[in-house]
Amino acid sequence: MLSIGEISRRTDVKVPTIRYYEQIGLMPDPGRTDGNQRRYGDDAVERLNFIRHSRDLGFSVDAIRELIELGEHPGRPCQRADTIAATQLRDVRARIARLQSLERELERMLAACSGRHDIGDCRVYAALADHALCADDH
Amino acid sequence: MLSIGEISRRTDVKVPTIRYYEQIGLMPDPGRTDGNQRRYGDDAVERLNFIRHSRDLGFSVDAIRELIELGEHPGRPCQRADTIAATQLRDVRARIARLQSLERELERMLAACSGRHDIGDCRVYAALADHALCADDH
DNA sequence: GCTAATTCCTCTAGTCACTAGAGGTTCAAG
DNA sequence: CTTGAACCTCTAGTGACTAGAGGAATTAGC
Repeated sequence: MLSIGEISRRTDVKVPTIRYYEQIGLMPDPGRTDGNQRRYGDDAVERLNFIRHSRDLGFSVDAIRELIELGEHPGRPCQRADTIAATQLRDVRARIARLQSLERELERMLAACSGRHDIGDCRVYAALADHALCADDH
Repeated sequence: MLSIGEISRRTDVKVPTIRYYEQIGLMPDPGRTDGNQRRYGDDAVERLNFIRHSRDLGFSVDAIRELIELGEHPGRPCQRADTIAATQLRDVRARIARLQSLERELERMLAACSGRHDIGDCRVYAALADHALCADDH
């Protein structure tokens, strides 16, 4: 059985975060010692790895909760899991598109400014003050 | 002079958000009517537009605070404004790179799963459970 | 001038996913 | 048996808002 510090090291999830996951019901109540300290088994390590990896891929806690719930019924079809992942992919792509539009705008702003004149004449500043100067419709 | 609702409509910043900006010192205290309602002038419209556009481009409130401060001294060199924008651009690019790595991983997961089998055999599920199955080092 | 509808006011609390810190207890090594 | 690290709970803070309660001011129409 592992202490919370031990499982933290093995899964690379910080101790307060593990307690937080327990509090919001993402991790089950582990057993405790007589002195009230948490003790984890191998299933907890597995589950925490699943959570961490899903979070790394940007899934929300709610999505992860649903995925775990699905995983607890191995006979069911996996279409819902598929849908959740596909939604996540769409979301990631949308965020990329938006950020690329910002990237272009910032590049344009910076290209127009040498950094060597006064704020009063600064292209960066002017571009921020007036959306009409923008190329993209971000 | 504009009411808060009026300036909200003109700048596309929601009423509670304007009050919030005032509270954190991003917008100055506007004048009030005898009945204690806020009244804004044209300079407030300009400033709010500046804030909104900067936020749209992903600048933090702290960065915007600094940009406004700079803008209040038109004779000063604009190098700092340049640096803030450049930092923002670097940050945007880093986020794009990270999201693209997630995009590839999600694509891989989904390509391996038809959505027509059981959770027990689901590639999406297996990929989430085991980071070792990942191509990218996200 | 009166009424009704709309807009405004302040204040508190909630969002998401943690993170930090205080103040106290338990564990493991020597 | 002592020491020091790791553990416990609880509260509050982060960023940038958003929602809602309960009440006051303004505006339009008559």
